[in-house]
Amino acid sequence: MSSLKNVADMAGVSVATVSRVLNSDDVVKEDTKQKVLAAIKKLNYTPNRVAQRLRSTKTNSRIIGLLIPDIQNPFYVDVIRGIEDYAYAHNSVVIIGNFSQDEKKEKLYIDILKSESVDGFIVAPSNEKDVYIKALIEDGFPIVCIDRGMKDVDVDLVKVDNQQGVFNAVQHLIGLGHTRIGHVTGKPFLPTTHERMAGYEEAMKMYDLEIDPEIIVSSNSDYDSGAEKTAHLLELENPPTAIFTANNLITLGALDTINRRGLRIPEDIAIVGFDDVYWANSLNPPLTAVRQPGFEIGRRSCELLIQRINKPDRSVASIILKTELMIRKSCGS
Amino acid sequence: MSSLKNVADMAGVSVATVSRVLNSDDVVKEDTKQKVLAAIKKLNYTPNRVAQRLRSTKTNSRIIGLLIPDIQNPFYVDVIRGIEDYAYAHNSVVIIGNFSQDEKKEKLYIDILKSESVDGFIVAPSNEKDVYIKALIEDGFPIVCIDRGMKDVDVDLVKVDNQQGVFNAVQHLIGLGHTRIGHVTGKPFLPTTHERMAGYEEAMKMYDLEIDPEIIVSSNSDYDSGAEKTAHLLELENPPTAIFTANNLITLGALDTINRRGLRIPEDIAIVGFDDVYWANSLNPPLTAVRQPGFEIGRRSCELLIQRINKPDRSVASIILKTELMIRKSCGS
DNA sequence: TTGTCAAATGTAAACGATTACATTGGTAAT
DNA sequence: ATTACCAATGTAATCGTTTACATTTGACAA
Repeated sequence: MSSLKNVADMAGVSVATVSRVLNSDDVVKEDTKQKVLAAIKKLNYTPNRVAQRLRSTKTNSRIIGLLIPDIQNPFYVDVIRGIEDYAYAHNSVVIIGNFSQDEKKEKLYIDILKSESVDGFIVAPSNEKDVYIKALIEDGFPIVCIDRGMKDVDVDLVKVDNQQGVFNAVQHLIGLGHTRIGHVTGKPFLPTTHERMAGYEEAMKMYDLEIDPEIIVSSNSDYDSGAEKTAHLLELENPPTAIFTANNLITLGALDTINRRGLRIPEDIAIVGFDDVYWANSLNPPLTAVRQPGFEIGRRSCELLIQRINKPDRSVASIILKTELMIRKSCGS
Repeated sequence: MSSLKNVADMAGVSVATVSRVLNSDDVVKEDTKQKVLAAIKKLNYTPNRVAQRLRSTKTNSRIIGLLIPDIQNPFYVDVIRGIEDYAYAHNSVVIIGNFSQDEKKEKLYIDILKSESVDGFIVAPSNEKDVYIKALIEDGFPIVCIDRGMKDVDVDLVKVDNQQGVFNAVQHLIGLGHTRIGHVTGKPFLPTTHERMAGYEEAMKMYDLEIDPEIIVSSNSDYDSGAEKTAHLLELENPPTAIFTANNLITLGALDTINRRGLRIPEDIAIVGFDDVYWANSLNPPLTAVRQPGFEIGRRSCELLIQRINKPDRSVASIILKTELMIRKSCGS
């Protein structure tokens, strides 16, 4: 790989001049500029980003660190695509650290990304007082949180109106005549879990329906526990006629359980899930779900981050996006 | 962030000594070593990876470049997880370039990753004579291909026995009494498409069944074209009684079409797909599918790559993993 | 005492870029 | 002719490491 020096030698100028041409510093005379450009082309030169980064903290590294709790979750895949799309359009690269809900791994990735001099981080904190993220913020790194915010810390945030989304879903169920509606919640300590719970309660209260703790079960936010908790609901003496599942993995687990038992959807049991997936139409029956605009969340968070990188002291922003209830067939019609 | 110099000053030694302690060069006297370690701890020092990388091409950067055609495809998500898992266990980080089948984007990512001095690449080439990848190989970069190999170039490869996998699936269908079996293939120029086609033909021939070109339709390997081509098959005068779909996106599209038309699976139409997905059990009926061990493919490819990085001239290896037919309910029983 | 050797540590160049500052050469004003 | 100034380019320090080579120190033998 050729270096600045090689180009400079070939063009018969100094490295400074070559650098100036590259950074389109217009003090360079037109014909030297042409000589340099010719040399660059001939040598097939591309700047070494590692050296660029080492040189100055003033110049951006054009690298964005991304900390994702679970890359297997299709919601995050959408988010990643959105981030990557925006980053690509702004000449930046994304390094993904998938920490699989593992705090040790999260910490390691933070350290690595820091020492790679990333310009900033996009993070879905593993809980609202995540100490590592907090430290990062206090150290002054540009940070944008997605999906969930942080307690006691001001930080840019892009998320969805969870409460409203769940409210709509439960209201839809109620409109279809359901009165006994189960809820498989996510992990207890996640802010999203509380917000979604609030949406559920809001809808139930508004229509004067009983909120029966027996049919509100808390899961571990994953497939297996979604399957298990749904089984629990179905085995109750007085089971719900409809279930709201608080994320896509839980929903999938629930569907597995329902199918295994040969129950018909929606006749025997209706279901609405949080998180839409692009293959919701391929399910039988097609799944009614609360759509989070994952791609959009990704794009906006990346936009926010790049803004902050360029202007570290702009005031903190929160972007709350709307969900959309995708009505298909799993609740009846 | 503190630097080597800071540590050296605090410990009252030179930077070289600190560096030696860090790289566990055992010439350092025990008590100076302790002093240095204490200073490192006190300053919360971590080495700057950018500087480390710049310094020497001899030392590894511990960064692996990953070029993925489509991060939305769950198969690749599994592969990524496998790669990341192995890399993490070997102190390496993965930079993912998701080029979305876009050659321009692919090229850009290659350039960026090169200039980030990655140690090597794991790639699913966009076609078997992908010129950029070829150039990379000829430049002597450590490279491992996944899913598909390269024409006329020797390169490490981890893939699956596609022909065998499809053979098993089609044989299964035949065993269930199907004789008119449709095939929605992937993109024409992909090696996997040809291998899967060969498996189909092998099975049909072995059981003396007619290979009717009318029911072999070639898709664009994605959801929409899977849906569309399946519709085409179903509308034929003499439609197939079973369909083999050549990857998970095609399968999903096919299911969408089938459900939309109110056809029952497997009574009206049977289906087996290539690529299993973790939620195949949540489908109704649960999907029979050819399982590729994506995670394993990821792990093995990363292993191969790290081997090659450490020993650039070891001979070229091909790892062909077995598929597994996951028999569920979508073909009848 | 002096010389030799090995162990421990230090010095400084290098990696490839950016950039403040210095230098050069030319033009125009006095 | 001298001065001043500007435009164009060059020089060299710098970022944080690694590492070849140099230096220091102390022990031991002659």
